[in-house]
Parts: sequence; structure tokens; C-alpha cells
Amino acid sequence: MQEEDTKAVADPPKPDFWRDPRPTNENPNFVRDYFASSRLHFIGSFRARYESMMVAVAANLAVNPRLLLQSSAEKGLLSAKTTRAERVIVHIDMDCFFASIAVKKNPALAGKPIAVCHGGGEISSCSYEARKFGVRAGTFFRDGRKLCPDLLSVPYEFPMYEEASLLIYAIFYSSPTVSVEAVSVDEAYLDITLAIGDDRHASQSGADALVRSLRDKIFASTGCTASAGIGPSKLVARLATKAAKPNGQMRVRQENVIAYLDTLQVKDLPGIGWRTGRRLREKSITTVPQLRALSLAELQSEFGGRQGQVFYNLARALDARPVEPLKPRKSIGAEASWGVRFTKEEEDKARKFIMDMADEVAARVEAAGAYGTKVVFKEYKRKKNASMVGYKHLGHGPCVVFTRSARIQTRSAGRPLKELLRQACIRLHNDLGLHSDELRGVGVQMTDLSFADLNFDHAEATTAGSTRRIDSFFETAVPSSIGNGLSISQRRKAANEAIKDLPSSRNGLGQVSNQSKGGAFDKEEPFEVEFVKKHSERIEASKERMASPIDEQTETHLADIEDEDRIEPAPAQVEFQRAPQVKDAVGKAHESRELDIPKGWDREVFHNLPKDLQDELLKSSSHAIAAGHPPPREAEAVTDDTSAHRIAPPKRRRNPKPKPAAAQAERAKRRKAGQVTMTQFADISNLKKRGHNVLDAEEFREMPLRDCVELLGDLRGKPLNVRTLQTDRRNVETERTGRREGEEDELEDLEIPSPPSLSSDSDGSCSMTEMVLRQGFEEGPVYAEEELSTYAEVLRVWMRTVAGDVKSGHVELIRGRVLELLRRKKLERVCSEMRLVRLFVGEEGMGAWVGHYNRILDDVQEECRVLYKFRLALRKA
DNA sequence: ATCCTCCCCTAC
DNA sequence: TAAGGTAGGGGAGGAT
Ligand SMILES: Nc1ccn([C@H]2C[C@H](O)[C@@H](COP(=O)(O)OP(=O)(O)OP(=O)(O)O)O2)c(=O)n1
Ligand SMILES: [Mg+2]
Ligand SMILES: [Mg+2]
Repeated sequence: MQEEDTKAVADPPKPDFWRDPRPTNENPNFVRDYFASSRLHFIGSFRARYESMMVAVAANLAVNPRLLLQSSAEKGLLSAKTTRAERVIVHIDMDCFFASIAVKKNPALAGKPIAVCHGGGEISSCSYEARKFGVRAGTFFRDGRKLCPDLLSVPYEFPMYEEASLLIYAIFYSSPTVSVEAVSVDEAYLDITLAIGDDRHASQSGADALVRSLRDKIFASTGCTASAGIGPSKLVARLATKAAKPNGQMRVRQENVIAYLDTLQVKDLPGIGWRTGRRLREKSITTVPQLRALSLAELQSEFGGRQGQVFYNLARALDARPVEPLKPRKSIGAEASWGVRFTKEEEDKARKFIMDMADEVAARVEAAGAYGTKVVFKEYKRKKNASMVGYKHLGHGPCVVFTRSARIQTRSAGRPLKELLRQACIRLHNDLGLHSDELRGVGVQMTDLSFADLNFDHAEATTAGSTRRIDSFFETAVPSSIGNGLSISQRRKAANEAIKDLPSSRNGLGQVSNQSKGGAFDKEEPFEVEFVKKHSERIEASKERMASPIDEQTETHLADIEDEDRIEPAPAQVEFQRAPQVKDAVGKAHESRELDIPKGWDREVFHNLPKDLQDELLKSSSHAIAAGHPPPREAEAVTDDTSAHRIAPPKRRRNPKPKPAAAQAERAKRRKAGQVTMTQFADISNLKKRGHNVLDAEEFREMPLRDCVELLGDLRGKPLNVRTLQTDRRNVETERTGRREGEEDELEDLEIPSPPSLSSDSDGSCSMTEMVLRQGFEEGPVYAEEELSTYAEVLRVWMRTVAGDVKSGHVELIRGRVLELLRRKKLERVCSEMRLVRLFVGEEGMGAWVGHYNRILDDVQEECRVLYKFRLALRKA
């Protein structure tokens, strides 16, 4: 605050913005600074960096990169189908990756509990010494300190992570018979079936030896340890890695797979995360055998067809997914939901920020040599009752997230991508109608991509390709004897034959470019070796750097990898319009009706329509951004592919552009007369407008969920899925027929103010017996002041007495008491008592209580969610 | 049936 | 105090 005042006097440009990050309305370079410091951006952009690496290698070989990747894929396919009944799959992952790099850089940290984070923020990775205390990725450093008082905070070293990553991939790619599937910056799957002998016994030890040598090479190269799992499938290999950590390797044989699985919790299965784990727990399913006891039909009715099948297979370790190379991305985007702050008066700044984000995406799309035809725009809106304090500093806090999408015209002549993206985003921002002071995050995504360099078009691929990745997850591996007993070189030959026989469109993979000759296996320089050669300079340099731990020059490296230079927007080109209120969205269309009629609509037909139909049409046409200001070009670009253009011929599939006005009119009319649709039944005013005799929101809220679902199902003439009403937050801001408000844990905190004298400064000695804690629950919403302070004293002294040796009985006493209060809906009391406990837990000598309090708090919040669908505004210790 | 939009969930 | 991104699979509802 006074910072602003003194700025004019002396304000040396802060070189350390990262130490004192400013929100969007105070930092014009927010986007650059933020992405340079975000760990999630770093790990999230791995795929983009990896992709460009592959393109570079392919360019060097003068072949279509898709062919390279295909050859690799075919190796995976072959190994699955030929040599032996059992594939040999390896999953390999660096141990506490970021933390290990920190130790590498500063060996004095070895053996110590360390956590990688910005000063006091969220922990990204921590050493195994720290994990012994319960510290995890995602823990706040402050909380980590409570668990582990000696925990040290170490800063990020993104360039070093990138270098180590390159080194391990160089090792993975150094064997031509091993196929590689990149997973993340520190992790990959390998199919080593072809790399080891056919004899089963020999191959088992061969697998172990090969994996050990890979891990040795990794350590020699990076100075960091990796762990690995070996199994008959990706799933099993991955689970084995976890068990092998740290610095170990583990093989699970086919015959032991189920026994091993039976020792696991459902939450340990990849794909079952926090939410699904909770849903299963609510059905009393916590272990893998319990999950296996559910029938396919049960799982599918609960989770849907595909997901149900996946969970069913997970429980049985059925997993035939091949190890295959990454496919080109289907979407490219950027998002920021931290530090986004504007005042009501800063709408212009907000738009500038949105345009910066659009520019960022444009730059990333262009860097990838891609072009997309669809823009997805996303905004985080602060929840109405969200407390302004108590959340992560400058975090988004409790939010509703909205997304809107639009088509952009296919490379309308000469219009820079940047412009189109900006225009689309601003337009969609207007559609959403958020006020700038409630904006907490912005996301921009470009999808429906095609790649110039790869001569690859996703739409084409989808049409031509028969298999989607998930499909293979459903099959079990098919044993086959083809290729058995062949030498490696013979198998390579077979692999090349197989590739030659493939129609180039097979699997939706692109075509061989003119210069490429023969299958990749024939080349003297196999792709894998080429990878290493191509990057040898960087690899060597990295090796050197990794060899000298204490090293300074890491600062500029990341920029080499991802060029995030941005052109300053020319403000003149941008018209700032007032953001319309939500309700005005249609009204706004009236003013500029002429201009806003989407190209491709029949102007005359349109004007002859009734006014309300016109409105209806315009409303739905916000999906066709092309309708926007400068009238778009006709989509003649579709036809030209031959020359300098980067876009592969889009084949057929007329891109979903505005349909003829007449058809639209038909649809609008039908909808008007027709049945209740989703957006309509979700919005009560809409239901009423449509003449449905419908109750008001209050009545809906009080109706049992079952009845509500049934009623709406009837109105719709089609059964309604319960979960849609329960958890889907679509259009949450309308007056709801459902009960989404306050539904989820991220929704409103219930703020219950503390009673006046909580700090309990009295020091009077009370006889404290556990009987006092067991005393009856008084009536009335709040404690009489006296009562509370008496209770507080008793509680404090009791807690202190047992603090030396807190037994589970002690904990249960507290937990049972607050949970009972909660069940009786004495929320003020719950909050008062929890705050008391928290207060005391913070005192000197009460350390043993900290973890117990936090666990009790978790239980209270969980119970509160189940019972009342909100959270109490209580803090962790 | 299949496509589209918006939303949810997961992994690193 | 503090850097809560990125991309994929998939589901439901609706339009065709
Ligand atoms: N929530 C997370 C998870 C991971 N990472 C980063 C830091 C990790 O070091 C790196 C790799 O993720 P891993 O899941 O492999 O975790 P670690 O390598 O740290 O530990 P482990 O030994 O369990 O693999 O990604 C992160 O920033 N935030
Ligand atoms: Mg790891
Ligand atoms: Mg990992």
C-alpha cells in the first residue's frame, strides 16, 4: 500500500518478483512470471517439450515423424502378439525427483528431510526422510513443518529437472529393441519383451539384469536414483514400482498378480483417485477384493459403461494396453487460476489479461506447428459466499467454473491466429458475463488440431483409425506363437514387413513423406540411436552440469526449451466493450443485428423470422464465433492443402459451421413447442415460462432427491440421471431445480463466528476429570460464556496432562464428542470446541495433539459434508 | 447411432 | 504469505 506511494521516489525494478509475487492487476507481466514459476506448469508442459523434441529428431532423419512413432508402436504391437505369452513391461520412475535433484545440487542435504517448494507454499516433492513423517506432495510447507520440525525448504530448479529428464530418456532410447512410452518428466514405460531372450528362465533374470543396468546408467548419468517395476502389463509394472520405491526394483509374475493385487486398497489403483475412492468408500468398498466382488453390471450402472469396465478390469489386473509412443496432442491450452485479482473498475485490465492468455495459447499452438478450429474458454468465478480469508494466499478459493466454446474460421486469409483467439476469448468472456472482481481464473484452449509438420490431422485419424487406446484396455493379451524362436534381427525384419503391409492410414497415422525410405528398422541409424545423436550435444552438456553439483548457470535454460516471448498487444486493435450483464446477452445482439448475422445464414430468411425466433437463433449462434465482428471468410480454405500450407487436408467432415438459417429456425421452433430440455429443466424460470406447472426453488430443494429426479424425468419424458442433479454444476448460477448450491465440499463455507471470549486467559485451576468432557450436551445454540470458559479450562488442562502420551482413547473422546454435537446439528458448538482444541494444540508442549486434531477435523468435515452438504469454516492446526 | 457441448475426474 | 497447469478419457443430455 505505501509501496505505491513511495514508488516514485526509489523503486529499483524488483529482480525478485518471484519472492513477492503480485496479482494480475499489479503485474503487467503476470503471465510470463507466473508460468516461469509454476511447478504445475512445468510438469504439465512436459508433453509439449517432448513433442517438439520428437519433431526435431524426425526432421533430422528427413522422415515423417509419424512414421517414426509408428515403427515404435508396431514394436509394441509385435511384442504383445508374437514372441511369448507374457509381455515383459517395465515402469521406471525417478525417486522423489525434484528433491533428488536438490540433493544432487547440494550434497549436504543428503539424508535430510527436505521439501521442494516456494518458500512456504505447496510442497512439490519431498525426500523419503520427510515422507516418514507423513509429508507428501501437496502438503503446505507450514503443515509439513508441524509433521516434521526439521523439514527444510529448498527451491525449484526447473532447468536441472529438464536436463535430468533428457538424460534418462536418452538412456531409454539407447536400445533399439526397447519401445518407450513417455509418461512424464521423470517416468516412462518400456516394453523389453524383444530385448531379452526367449527362454523363460533366462529372460526373467535377463529382465532383472536389464532393468538394473538401466537404473545404474541413470544413477551414473544423473546422480539420482530411479525405481522400477517389472510385470506382464503396464498396470502391474506400475504397481510394482510403487512397492519397489525408493531405489529398488520389483518383478511381479503373472501367477502372483492377483495375490499381489489383493493386498492393495482400491485407492492404490491408477485411475481411482480421490473422488472415486470416496464414492467407493461410501459403498463400503475399500480393498481390491471388495471391488472385485462387484459385478460388471453394478459397476457400470454406478460409473457408466466404459468406466465400469475399466474398474472391473483393474480389479482383475486385466490390462492389454500396449506400450506405445505418445500421439500428438489433441488440444493445446493455457490456464491460470492463481493470483487472478481485479477490482470492479478494472474490467479493462481483466480483458487485457484474457488477451495475454489468448496470446500465450496462440504462441504455443504456433510453436507446435499446429492449427485448431475450436476455442474453449474457461472462467473461474468466486462463489458468492466464499470467505475472503482462510484460503491459500492469492489462490482462487471456492469457485464455480464455466466453459464456453466457439468455432473459429479455418485460417481465414492472413488473419493471425492471435487475433482470432483474442476475439474468440473476449467474445466468450462477454457471453459468460462475469464481473471482473469475481474473476479468479482464466483458461484458453485450442482443440480440433491439425499439425503441419506431422502431416497429421486428428479428425482424419479418428475416422480412419479403428482402435482407440482404451479399447485395448478391455482385451486381455492374446498369446501367440508367431515369431517364436526368431532371432532379434529376424524379428526386426518381421517388424518391417508388418509395417510395410500397413496401409498408411492404419491407426490414423500419417503418411510417409517423400524423402523417407523403407521402414525405420532398416535404417543404419535406428530412431532411438538417432534420438541420442541428435541431442548428444545437450546430453553431454547436461552430463557435465550434472556432474558438478554446485553450479550456477541454470537460469536461462528453460527459455531455450520453451520460447515464451510474447508480442505486446496493439491496444488500438481492440475495442473494449462493456461486459454485458448475463441477462443482456440477447439484448446486446439486437443493437448490432446486421453485423451479427453469421455468415452463411440467409439474411432474407432471417429477417422474415419472428423476432423471438431471431433472438433464439442469435443466442445459439454464439457457438459460431465466426459470426463475430469482422465478417469471416468463407471456408474455402478447406480445399487447399497442396502448397505452403501447414494444415493437412481436413478430408471430409464439413466443419461444424453455422447451419442454414432455415434449419436453425426449424430447430428453434421445435424446441419452443417441444419438451423440456436439459438447460430448461435446470432452470426454473424456464420451466415456468414454458408453461410447466412447476414448484419454486424452495420446494424443489425440500423435495427428496428421488422425487425430484422422478418429477424432472417425467417432465422430460425420459429418466434423469441422479448424478446430474447431484454433482453436475452446469449452469449453476440459475435458479436451480436441483440442489447444487452448497452441495460440494468446495462450496460455501459456513462461517460461524467465534464466541466473544475464546482466548481463555483465565488461569484458574479446575479439577479436570474426563467426566467433564463427557458431560451432557446443553441446549441452546451458543455456550453461555461462563460455561465455555469452564469447559475450555478443563479441556486445556486435560489435553496438557495427556499430551505426553496421547492414547487413541483420548482422541476418541474428543472426536466422539464433536461428532455427536455435529449430528445434533449444534454447529456453533462444534465450531467453538474445535477452535478451542486448535488453540490449545498450538500451545507449547502440545505437539502430540496436532496430528490428532487434524484428523478429527477431517472426520468432522467429512461427516458434515455427508449430513449437511457444506463445510465448516475451521482451520487445520 | 453418432456428434456436439459442457462438466467431472485423473495423473504427473 | 506464495506461483492451484495440462491433457486425456469419459459421462450425460441434447440435436440430428
Ligand atoms: N502433486 C505433484 C506431483 C508431482 N509433482 C512433481 C514433483 C515430482 O518430483 C515430480 C514427479 O512426480 P512423482 O509422482 O514421480 O513423485 P516423486 O518423483 O517426487 O516421488 P516418487 O519417488 O514417489 O516417484 O513431479 C508435483 O509438482 N506435484
Ligand atoms: Mg518419481
Ligand atoms: Mg513420476
